Order: sequence, then C-alpha cells, then structure tokens
Amino acid sequence: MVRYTKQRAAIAEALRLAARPLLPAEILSDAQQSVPNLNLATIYRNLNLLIQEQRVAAVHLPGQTTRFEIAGHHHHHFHCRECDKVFDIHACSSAISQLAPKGFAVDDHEVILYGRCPSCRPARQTRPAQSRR
Amino acid sequence: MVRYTKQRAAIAEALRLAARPLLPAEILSDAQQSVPNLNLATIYRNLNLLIQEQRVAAVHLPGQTTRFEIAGHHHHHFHCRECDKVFDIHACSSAISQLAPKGFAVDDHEVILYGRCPSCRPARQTRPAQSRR
DNA sequence: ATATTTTTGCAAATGCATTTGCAATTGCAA
DNA sequence: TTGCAATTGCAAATGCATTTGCAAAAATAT
Repeated sequence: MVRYTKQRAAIAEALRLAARPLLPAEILSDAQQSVPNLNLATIYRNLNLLIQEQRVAAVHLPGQTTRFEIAGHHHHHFHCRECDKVFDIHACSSAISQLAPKGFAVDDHEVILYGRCPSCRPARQTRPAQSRR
Repeated sequence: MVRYTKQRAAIAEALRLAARPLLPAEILSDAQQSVPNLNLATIYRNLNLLIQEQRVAAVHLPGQTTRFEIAGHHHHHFHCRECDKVFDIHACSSAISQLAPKGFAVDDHEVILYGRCPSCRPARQTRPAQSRR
C-alpha cells in the first residue's frame, strides 16, 4: 500500500503553498528546503502517484514543460512573459465554445492569457497596488 | 541565396492545400506524393526557412507536437479528439482578455476548443448539415 | 524489535522531436 | 555548360523531459 513519506508530503505541500502550477524543477527547489537531497526522479514518481489519486493535475501549456497543480475545478491560466510564472484564472466565459463554426461539436475549451503578472507590471509607480489616487 | 527546390515547393503546397495546421509527419506524407524520397530533416530545414520568411507559422498546442500552418492573422484552434486534426477558428471574442483578475496586464491570449469536427460528429444522421427538420 | 514491502537517491536509460555532419545532387549565375 | 554555393538524403547526434534499475534507507503490520 501507499506509505507516508516526508518527500511526498513536501511535494504536496509545495504545490499547496504555491497555489499555482509549478514546474518539476520548481517543486524540487521548494521541497528541498525540507528534504535537502530530494531529486527529480522522486518528484516525478510522486506526481504520478498524486495524479492517480486525483489530488494533483497536470497543466499542459503550449510549448511548455508540463506543470503540476493541486487538482480543482475547470479554470484557465495566465502565463507571465516576464517571470514565466503561471497563475490560475477562475473566471470563464461560457460564450467561448460558441466561437466554433457550425458543424463543430465543442465539449471543452482552454484559454491561456499572456502578459505581465501584478509583480511584473511596468514599473510606472513603485507600489503595484493603490494605483489611482 | 535561397534557391527554388521542388521539395520546398511541395512542403509549402501541402500546407497551402491543407489550410490547417499540419504535423511534420503529415506534411511528409502529403509532400511525398510529389517528391517520393523527401524526408523529415528536409521538412524541418524548410519549415525553419519558411518561418524566418514569415510565410509559415508554428502552432503549439498543449501536450502536442508542434504543427505548422501558412502564416496569417490572429486566430484560434479547434482540436478534434476523434481524428486528431486541428482546424483554424477565425472567430475571436475580445472579452476573453477581461477574464484576468485586476492587476494582470494581458497582451495576448489563446483559445483552444476541443470536440468533434464535422466529419467526426456522432453518426445520428447521415448528413451532418440539415439537422433540425 | 523484526520482518517485509514500499520508497528513495543516483545514475543510466528511454522516448521523441528536432538538428546536424557529410557526401552527393541540384539550382542558377556567369 | 561550367563552377560553385545551396540543398538534399540518410544516418547519427542532440537536447530534454520523463522513466527505470538497483542497492540502500525508511515506513508499517505483527
């Protein structure tokens, strides 16, 4: 049966804390803070396990290495071109599937937004929040 | 300088005729009808050339091998789960970029629809068009 | 505590898409 | 039509993400 291990806990915890899709390498460096000689093979083995248990989901973005996040409901993603981080977008317009021409049966869709995340916005002012005075 | 070759012509023609993003392997089998011992290395070399000339664009879809299509304007894609073909969708809702939460600066977006293309629709009736009587 | 089975760490192996080396072929300018 | 640079075909090499083999280490039932 599946056993409790600190490496598995550290991996799940890294994903939980990040609250956004992480690259295996990001999970590695996060989780290594509690399990120093953790390695990628273990990360992948545990991700596959967590995915089977539906506790984690793979996030595939165009042209990108697969990221992983805590499993949840239908949502989309924002990819920051500056820091390369990916964020969840919990809004979703149902009108999207109507973009298909007549004759196409749409059963799902994906939306990826690109740009700058709040921390990477052009540095017009120093403080990102509190913009209009 | 860049020379005319029948393999390059065949590759460009395959893309033009398909009018949808093709996998290198698809380009290969299409173009081999006119240039029998064409091979993938030549396909890739020419795709890179055509991309530099902006005549062809790479199409990256999540978890998929890169496809290639004749360069054009902003559009989206429909991926048929049945036949695995990808089609262009020339509709686009500008509301999409408003899905991002406050603080995110969106400068582009991508939409991928999934389902069945007209040729792969469930075979309820023989003729796909002329649905409601 | 002990035995047993799962898991880990590490290095090596996979699997694939894509690129490259090189000799032979081909396009084209002169 | 000749000469040379660009291109091709083929096989081998890359580059990466992901997986695996295996001995050592760690987790749990008894």
